[in-house]
Amino acid sequence: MFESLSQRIRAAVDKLRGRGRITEADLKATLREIRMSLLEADVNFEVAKNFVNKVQEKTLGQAVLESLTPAEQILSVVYEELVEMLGGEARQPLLKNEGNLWFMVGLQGSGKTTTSGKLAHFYKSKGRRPLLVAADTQRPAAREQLRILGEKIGVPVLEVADGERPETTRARLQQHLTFDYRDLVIVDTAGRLQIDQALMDELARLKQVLGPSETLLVVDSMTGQEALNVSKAFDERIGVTGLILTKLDGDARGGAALSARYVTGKPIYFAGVSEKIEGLEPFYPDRLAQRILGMGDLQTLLEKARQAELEAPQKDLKEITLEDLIIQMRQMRKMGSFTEILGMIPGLSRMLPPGFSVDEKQVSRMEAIVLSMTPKERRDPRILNASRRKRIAAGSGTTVQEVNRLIKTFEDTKQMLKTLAKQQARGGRGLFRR
RNA sequence: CCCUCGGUCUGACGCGGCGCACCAGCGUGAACCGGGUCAGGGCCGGAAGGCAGCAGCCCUAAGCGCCACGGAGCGGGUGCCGUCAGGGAGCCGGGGGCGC
Repeated sequence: MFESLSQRIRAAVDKLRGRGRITEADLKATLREIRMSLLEADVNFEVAKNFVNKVQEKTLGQAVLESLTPAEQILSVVYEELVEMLGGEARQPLLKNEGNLWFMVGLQGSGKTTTSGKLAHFYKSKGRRPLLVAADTQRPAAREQLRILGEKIGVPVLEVADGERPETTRARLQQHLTFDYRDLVIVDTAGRLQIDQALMDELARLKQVLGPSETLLVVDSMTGQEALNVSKAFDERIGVTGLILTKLDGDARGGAALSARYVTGKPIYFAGVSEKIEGLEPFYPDRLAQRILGMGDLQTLLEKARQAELEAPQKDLKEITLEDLIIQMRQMRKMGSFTEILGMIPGLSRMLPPGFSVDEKQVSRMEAIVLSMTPKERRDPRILNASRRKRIAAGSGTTVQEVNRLIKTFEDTKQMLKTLAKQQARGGRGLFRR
């Protein structure tokens, strides 16, 4: 998800790279590109327009910083706005010490039931005592699904009966809680393929009777603009306090996911990323933004660079070696960007589209290349002549071309770090503020 | 003045000292074109399994360095060292003879 959007935005900004000054016309052209790519990714028209306007406003109003190239400056604004669009700070649902009652609402097929299970599992692993309530009064199959899920994760499930009245449900819930104490009740409500009045009425009534502390709307990232209308409808009719995006690991363009927060004005709490029960993560706007802009890896690198500077101030940034690069890659693979998080979930790698696993493999191969070098070569890649490269390629099971590419990457990264460090040193408005 | 012995002098050898550094000793020492083990990565295979192999580590070669106790050897403006040999003149010392 987000690959093509990511590529297009970067391409647009890259065009400005290397220019000392840019005119307002240049800026507008770039912004148009960005807007196009947003729209193409199925981002809501209004959201895209607004986004671009804000970027333009901010960029024009900004003093020209001599330490930043125009491209960098724009990228930095785009990043900030992107984070903003996704909700700014990461948010979590309100969780009291006891008596939490959460509503899960959404269309059928959005992954509502699965997500309810994931949530229960997530909080159970954090020491909570969740209870699942299968509240679909019309479809026994839906209740069945939740019950199986609950068994799997060891969380009790309270099932409503067909056509049960909300008042009855409330009574049964209270009864259950008296002999089995639970501090978090997750109510998996009924879903329909389309929004209909009857469904809404039923939900509203249930809500009124149970009085949930949070109402979480489950949104399928794969559905397009339609998802937004649904969101709005739900919010208007029954009131929503937060969003959960599901199927973020899917292959869709992701525009709806990006727009959801803005259109509904509700925070995104979680993101679901696999069919596995563990596949639920708190949602971090900044991380996703970084990933979209393809700079998730730079942050850790920069931190490392800064740290190295503190430890040995006289040591130049040039001293960063290939070994550091590999360490970074390993960390990246472990925890850095979204891709890696997905990769960590057992069994998930098989389900990922090929693009993901190639990345993974690529890193191992690059690592193998560096591992085939002598310590001297790692310290100073400049000594790598043709015969050495040939040896390394043969020894690591790669090709000379790959070795060359790695060296190039390394040089580029080194260069980039120097630039970034310079910005930081001057207190300029950096890309990374955390 | 004569005779004589020895030293000074020369040579060889021995011993010692100093220097050199051959062996030994120690250290270092091969990107690949040495050996072992071969992480990672690769190759063959449907699989079971194989295979090649870089880095590292271990070992080793030439090379480089240290050392000068040990073994072998070479060198000298080397020693109030030893033995043998040579020794014309001079010089120094001892003994004997003759003359005044």
